[in-house]
Amino acid sequence: MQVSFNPSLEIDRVLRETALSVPSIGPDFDPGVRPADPRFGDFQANGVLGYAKRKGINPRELGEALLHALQASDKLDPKQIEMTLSGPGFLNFRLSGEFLWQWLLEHAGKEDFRAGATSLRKGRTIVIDYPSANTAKQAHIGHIRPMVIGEAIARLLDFCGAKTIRDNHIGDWGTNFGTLIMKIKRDGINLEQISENPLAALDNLYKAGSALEQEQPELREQSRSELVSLQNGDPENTALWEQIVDISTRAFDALFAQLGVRVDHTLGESFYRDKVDRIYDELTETGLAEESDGALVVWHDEVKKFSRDNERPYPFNIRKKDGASNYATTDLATILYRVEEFKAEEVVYLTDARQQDHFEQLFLTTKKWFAAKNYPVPQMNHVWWGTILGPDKKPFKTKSGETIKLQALLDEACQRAYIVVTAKNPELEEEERRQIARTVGIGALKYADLSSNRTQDYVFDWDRMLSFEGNTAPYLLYAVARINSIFRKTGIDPDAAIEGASPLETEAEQTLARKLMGLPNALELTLHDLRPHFLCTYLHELAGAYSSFYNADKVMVEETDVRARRLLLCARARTVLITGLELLGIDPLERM
RNA sequence: GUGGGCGUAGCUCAGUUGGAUAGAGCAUCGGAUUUCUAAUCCGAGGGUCGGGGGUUCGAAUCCCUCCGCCCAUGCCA
Repeated sequence: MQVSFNPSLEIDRVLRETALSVPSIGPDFDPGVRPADPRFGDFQANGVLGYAKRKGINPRELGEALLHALQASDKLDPKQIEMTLSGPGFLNFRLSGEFLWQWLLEHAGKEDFRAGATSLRKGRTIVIDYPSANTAKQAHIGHIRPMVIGEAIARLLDFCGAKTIRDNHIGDWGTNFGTLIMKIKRDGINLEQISENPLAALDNLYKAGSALEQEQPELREQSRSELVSLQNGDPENTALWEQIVDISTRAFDALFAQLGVRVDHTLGESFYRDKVDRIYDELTETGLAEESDGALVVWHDEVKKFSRDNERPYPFNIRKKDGASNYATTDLATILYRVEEFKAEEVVYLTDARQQDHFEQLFLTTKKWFAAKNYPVPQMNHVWWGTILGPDKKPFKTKSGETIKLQALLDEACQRAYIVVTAKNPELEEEERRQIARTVGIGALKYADLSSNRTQDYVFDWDRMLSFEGNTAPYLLYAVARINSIFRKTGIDPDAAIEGASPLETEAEQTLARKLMGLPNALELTLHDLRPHFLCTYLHELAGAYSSFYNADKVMVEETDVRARRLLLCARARTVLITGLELLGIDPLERM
């Protein structure tokens, strides 16, 4: 018997083929195969109902015709896949225990899952635009989302066969440098002598500089001229700028290391400063851009909001009236670079919800521009998310109303986790407890960010995310640790082949086995919308199925065949949980 | 005003082209532990899916309308 990584695709394919032989069904038939409620089977095909409705035929009769054709075709072995028609026209498919078992045998290790998933995005070159931090400012709680969601999505795309390029598009050429340089020069500060937290010092200098500009507006002119001379290549200002960027880079690298974020390229706005003239030229030459109020803008008349006769004009402004570029300009230059240099077939942007209009305009403009110039148009995708809220349902702040620094957040997560770990497992060495606490704390923080639908705001709650109950990282990590414990005690390598197992028997075994086979669907859902919470939900259900199994059926029993079978289930659960956690950017633990 | 998101159990959230009796976790209540990590498991109660109307075999999901919350609304990113 042959089983595929995702049996529902196989069923879908067979249904489409078979449908061609049914007179009342045309080639536009979509079987609509999906996982079913366990009461009805493993998979169900709902497409018959919708199709019958559109064609004005009786759905039950259509279902019967399709089912008969299916049974006659011999394409699905009825001993392995039981097919039934029920209700108004649902087609239900239940896999045999033998089929399930075969699936478990053929999908043993992480590489088998990867091999199954790799067809989903095989060889596709995808640039991921993240985490796109700003220079000269300390990271705060808001920056955790691009790092965590971006990393998870990048790992998922990697796993599914894409050739990913993680491009950190930093804001290192903005107007804030004028103010910062003005303030640094005014105070005669030597950046090399700033000690402990240089980025915090820069942050404060900028704030002080801005405040000063408020008091003495004439200083704004000075800041502007510092910026102009920086942009004209003045050696002194360039040296200062390099120091500032360097300080920022170091600070962010430290955060990336703690959060497991990997960056392939850091090509910020400064990198594109000599590439913007081409943007102005090409967009003007193709007739897309025109002057408006002294600025160079692109209108999109087919979209009401961006059309020139909208009651509130909202064009895509690509050059300010003072002649300077802005983020629209650099984003256009950037996408061109990614297509020309990286051969990007797809670009995924990760930002918060507030930038939706910008990306809609960017995508519209890029499509028209590339079409006019005959450049390959990449698929463009804006992955956006909501706000992290505090208990008061307002953006999460400290008690005194200040923005929470990202480093402080990470430290608190580890501290809180350490207290919990120490309470639960005091006999471990302190160093190991510290290490476990780091994994649990950071993992809990990440999981909280990933487990709810990203397009919604979510309420931040320390106690909930660090709880060992519910849909949390500790619950998943604990499930893995318990499995590890079994293998440690028996001295068996969880990755080694397990021989002599007898087929599945108990209800808990079968439920767990079915849940294990749900991985392909979870991956596809996650990939389709680039929403990691689908994977989280699946992993939580899997860990739950494992825990139920663990409580119901003892693994280390005398009968060697039963023991082997249950060990195999443990090994598979472990592999899937570990694989899933790693895709989310969470490090599994040997014990906790 | 326009556009986007949202409103589902006391709380936090799921809910895959419209599908079968709307789910989970927490909290509450009742059980299970000479245990392979009980940091767990099993069970119970809890809902006019914001209100109203419509489309149809079928609506949390689609359409209309109203109410409420968050966000965006040309030269910051």
